[in-house]
Amino acid sequence: MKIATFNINGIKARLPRLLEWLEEKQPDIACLQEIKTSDETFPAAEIEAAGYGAIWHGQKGFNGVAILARGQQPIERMKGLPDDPDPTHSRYIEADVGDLIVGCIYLPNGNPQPGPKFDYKLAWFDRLIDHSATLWISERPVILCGDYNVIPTSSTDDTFSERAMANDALTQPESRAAFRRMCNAGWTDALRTIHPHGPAYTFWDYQAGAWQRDAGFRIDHLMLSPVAADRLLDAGVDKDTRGKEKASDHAPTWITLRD
DNA sequence: ATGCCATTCTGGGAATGA
Repeated sequence: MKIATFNINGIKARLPRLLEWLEEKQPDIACLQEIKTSDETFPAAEIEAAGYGAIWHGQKGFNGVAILARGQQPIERMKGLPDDPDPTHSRYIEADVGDLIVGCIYLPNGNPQPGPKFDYKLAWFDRLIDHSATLWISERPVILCGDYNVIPTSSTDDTFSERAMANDALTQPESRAAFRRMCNAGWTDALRTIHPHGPAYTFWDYQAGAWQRDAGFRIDHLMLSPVAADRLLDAGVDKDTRGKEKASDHAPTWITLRD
């Protein structure tokens, strides 16, 4: 089965692109971030017509996350993280889908840094790691995927230019340390496990011809618990989706798991 | 240091993003 994460950057502006992508790639589960719409205006009917059950945690104008499942209804486990430092942000939703636990993450960007937004990012990541530990002990297959807003390493495999990103919240030592804490706790970075070497970008800015120059970086991650990692078959990035008209600035990133 | 480009809500331009 195929599980994808896709920062859609506005589900209303991007709905035709989303429906095309679902039809073309047929993910069994799709985690969406930055839907940028309220609960009331989520396009549930169109998504249902495409053959997907859905749950969502919306917010007017900003943020917002959703979990879609082909031919079935995700069973909501929670919206928001426990003890979220600012519960007004809709950045986390978690569901049971079949035997899987799926957490859909939109981690705060954190710019500018230093400052309160960066502090909020780090606090949010700490909360996520705390929560991930409670999922870990379930010994179930868990996928914590989404836009982590962290470029894990300084390698050109993860960013086109460490220098250009040097002052960005995405590359700060504290951001990377939090990501490493998650890895060191035993969570598997699926894309890098399948593709240990070479660029694996998932985001290209709209500005300054970043897409045309392949000036991207890797910030969308699928982190797997041991039982899920044991079933990992493949992973990749739907780069072609980023190249379409009216594309999101992120590309869908996916894994396949043995059933 | 800022704009670059884009989305949202709104009906001009701010807020946000990464």
